[in-house]
Amino acid sequence: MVRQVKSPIELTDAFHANGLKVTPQRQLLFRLMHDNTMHPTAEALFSDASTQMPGISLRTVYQTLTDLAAMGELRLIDVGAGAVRFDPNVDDHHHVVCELCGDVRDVYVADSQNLSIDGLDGFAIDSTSILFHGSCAKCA
Amino acid sequence: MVRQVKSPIELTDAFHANGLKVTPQRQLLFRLMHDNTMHPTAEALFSDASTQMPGISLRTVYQTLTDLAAMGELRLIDVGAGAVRFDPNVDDHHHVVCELCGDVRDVYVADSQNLSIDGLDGFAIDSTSILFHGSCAKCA
DNA sequence: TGTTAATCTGCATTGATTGCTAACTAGGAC
DNA sequence: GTCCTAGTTAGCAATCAATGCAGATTAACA
Repeated sequence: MVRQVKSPIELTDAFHANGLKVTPQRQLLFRLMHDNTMHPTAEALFSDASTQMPGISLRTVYQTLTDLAAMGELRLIDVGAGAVRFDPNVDDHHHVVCELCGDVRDVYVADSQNLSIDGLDGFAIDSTSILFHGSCAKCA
Repeated sequence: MVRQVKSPIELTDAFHANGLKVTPQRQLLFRLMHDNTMHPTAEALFSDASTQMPGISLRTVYQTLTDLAAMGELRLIDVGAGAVRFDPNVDDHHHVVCELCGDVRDVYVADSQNLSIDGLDGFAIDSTSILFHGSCAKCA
């Protein structure tokens, strides 16, 4: 059900197919994303990456994540709490965020494509993001 | 159906009731919010306010909007495009944002309180924000 | 009218992200 | 294997939204 980000090998192919180069920095980030079921911020990934490749630039992390998002290999989520997060799960899903600890979790919403919307006034909808705010089991 | 922010007079009472003072700066902002059916940013309101009260501080605008939001007299909405917006409509409603011009509009979603959610894992939900992305009639 | 806590302005600061550029390198061509 | 070049990287500056701070000011009430 949960579709992870593609494997490092598949991502390598995808980058090549788009005329992009695959550097050691990118390979490292491919691996980190693949292992990850969390919703890390760029800073968090940068911190992880730094332990394995000291000297890697935060700029490079942003760059690579942006490229991956543009290719649809991961999603960018903004829970309105400072930094944007990167979501390796590209399924049709939504998020709950704990107002106390900031933890973010994936949730699946039945029929989220078929909501009855009033007041659209000519707007054409491309996508829907549902964000639930609450408190997690640990913080409750 | 659409419930505007309270009148300047009611807001004045509300501020007093909370032990807050009502200054000319605040009265001006009360009026500007009351007239407003848009979703202005703090900068936009500051700009409006500046024409009527040159020298008013952006800091004061943020302060007052934050106070109003804390009292539940307006809502803070973050469409993930830079600045937070202030919404004088405190009804139970949601938003569409045009990806092209950035325009934000209120929409009403039937049964948004009764979504069927899978994967909550102990999370307790307090509130739900639904954000639709698309293109408005003008930009289509 | 006096007192005082709340507020205002203006500026410094933080935090996330992007812009810029010179040095470097992946990957195809020869 | 060597060259060449477009794409990348690192590092730092800059931007943008928002908040922190402090001294001068003022609303509100006795």
